[in-house]
Amino acid sequence: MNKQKPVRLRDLAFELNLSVSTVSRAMSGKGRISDKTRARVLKAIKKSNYTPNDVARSLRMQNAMSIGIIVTDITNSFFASVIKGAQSVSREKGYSILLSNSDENILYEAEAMQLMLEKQVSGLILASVGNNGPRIDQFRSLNIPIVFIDNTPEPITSFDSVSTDNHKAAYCLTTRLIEKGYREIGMITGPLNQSSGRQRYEGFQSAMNEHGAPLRAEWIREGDFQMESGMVLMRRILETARPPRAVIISNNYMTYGAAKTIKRMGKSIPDDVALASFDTDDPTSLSSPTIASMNQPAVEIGTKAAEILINRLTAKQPLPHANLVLEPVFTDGDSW
Amino acid sequence: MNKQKPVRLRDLAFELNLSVSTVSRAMSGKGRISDKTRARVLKAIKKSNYTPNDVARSLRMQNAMSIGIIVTDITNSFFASVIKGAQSVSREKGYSILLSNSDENILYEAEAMQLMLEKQVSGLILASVGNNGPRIDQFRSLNIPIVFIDNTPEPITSFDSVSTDNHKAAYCLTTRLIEKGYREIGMITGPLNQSSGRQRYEGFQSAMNEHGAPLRAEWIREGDFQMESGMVLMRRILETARPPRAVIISNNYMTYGAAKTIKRMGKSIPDDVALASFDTDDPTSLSSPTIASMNQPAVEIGTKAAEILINRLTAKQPLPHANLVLEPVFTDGDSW
DNA sequence: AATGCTTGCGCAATCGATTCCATTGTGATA
DNA sequence: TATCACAATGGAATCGATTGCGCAAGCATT
Repeated sequence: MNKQKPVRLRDLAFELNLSVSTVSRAMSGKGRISDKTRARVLKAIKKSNYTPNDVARSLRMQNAMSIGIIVTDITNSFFASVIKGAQSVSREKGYSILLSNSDENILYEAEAMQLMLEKQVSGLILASVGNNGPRIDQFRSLNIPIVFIDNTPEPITSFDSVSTDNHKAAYCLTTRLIEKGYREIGMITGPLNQSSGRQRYEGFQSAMNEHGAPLRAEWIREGDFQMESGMVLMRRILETARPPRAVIISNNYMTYGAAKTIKRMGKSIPDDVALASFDTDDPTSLSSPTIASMNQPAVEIGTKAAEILINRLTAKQPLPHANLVLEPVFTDGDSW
Repeated sequence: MNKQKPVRLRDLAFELNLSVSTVSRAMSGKGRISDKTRARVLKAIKKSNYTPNDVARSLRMQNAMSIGIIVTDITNSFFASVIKGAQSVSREKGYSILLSNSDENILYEAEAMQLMLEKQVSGLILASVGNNGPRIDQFRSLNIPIVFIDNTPEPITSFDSVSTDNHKAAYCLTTRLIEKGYREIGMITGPLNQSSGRQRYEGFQSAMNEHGAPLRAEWIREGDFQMESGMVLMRRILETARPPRAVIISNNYMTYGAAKTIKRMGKSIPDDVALASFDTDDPTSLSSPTIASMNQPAVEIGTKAAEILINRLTAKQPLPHANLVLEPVFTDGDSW
């Protein structure tokens, strides 16, 4: 009904005939205080529904105990899992999560980073769209650590990162395809100015070259990691005079789009064209065919990123930069 | 390299030979200030990489301009979409998002609510697991608005909510099944102590009764909205002496589990058993068969929840409680 | 009994931005 | 030129919690 003023330390102190500082010490357990008054205070707090004002505490402590997370799209199950992982570690260690979606928009990303600065986050976990140099420098100069995930800036100079061995993942996937007898293989890559996109493309190239398989330009298209581009580019590839027998697709969304297009064109996977992908593993999926895929350990990326971040935040002395590269996890499928 | 102290208003003021208050006024545009000094200040700020300290501002303003969101599972695409919707509205209106995952755990949920209180969120969007009375009362007494989503507390006394017409959704889904000729229909319900679970069950009952279709106890099982329970309960249902010809399943995860079980038992959807579900609509899905489903407009739930919340936060006079009930969206499929 | 040490607690500064109030300064009008 | 009105700016309190410092009381040691 009527707005009730929140209880402050001052109110408790008044009620107990104590000073604010004593009540504060009773709560925190720091500083000198007798067991008797401590008990008295704690008892009073119990039934007073006192809620500490963390904003005030943050200001005084110069530490908001919060971690910013910026991802490009929270509805992408990969990022959702990353966030879940990061959240569980953060909770344990007493950090809260400030979330922002950049919608793959570099302007929104910059805005979000600015917000994180203003909110005085202790650290940032960032899945960056592209290069966002000036803003990143600001974090560096304020000594606010960033852990990059998914896309890592290159060269990885002075930041932490958690990523997957994308080169290896693509290399293995391609090699398996070749071992299965496919030689005419195309690829829908991600943006080549993003590390994940380029590394996967390079892994593909390596494997193809090593096995003497042909790299044909019209079988290779650069997408943008969105479903739309998977649909469009797969159609283009299949409409070439002599389409490839298999296509590697650089992420989950483009694969979904590509598979839809293939079905819509009345063709079959893998009889007309085989597919291999990244990050399509999903225990809940009823996908048919199931897609052979190299998957990033998403939850682990989240937990590791949070651990590295918090580790740095609580370290006494400067720490070397951690650039963790996790192994991709293969899941087989009927798509090849 | 070396930690750099952040620039404060005080530093700017000193540099410009002005008082802190003047600089503050220049930034906010409020209060009396000459255009000349205002311009001078703004110019200085431009090249000073000054970042306002929002923690201090929040303390002074008694308003953190942030919205808490607590969901049971961020990797559930339904909740991910809700968050995305809420985030986009919040960004527009200048609110930031504090996120917490409760992992379907009522203790974590309580913890998260406590966190939100301490962080002084302006309002809360809550997908609650169960009844969490005392904590909710605390929000009420502090006049911090809550918008419930997904599960609404009953009776909806003094809070806002955004939900879907679950009864109607289940009723329609059942009616369609019956119209397709199915009469022996089972159901895997959600927890009946949650509003969404119960309402869907009741809608099912209504339709069945109205059409004189048999309600048989062994065809109806109460699940917990997790994939596991979908798997287990579907097996139980199919192993009854005389299994139903169709089963309605109360949410997406249980449907995925159930479908897997059916496939694993070597049976076919819909020939051996037809399925109808909730919230399985997903434009990226390669599911086969596609599942006929009544879907909550997840993104809209998020945007509406945020709008209602912010509306209340910025309203001059007290507002009546908004209990928005959105229409479910039907997507047809091959599962029946 | 005087000195010194320890313990328990209060006072007051502090974190950075906002805002009310007071002060100074400028220009206009009689 | 004296007075008034108002605009521009500075000073200081404030938001709520933390913490260094100092004071006073208690205890022990000589």
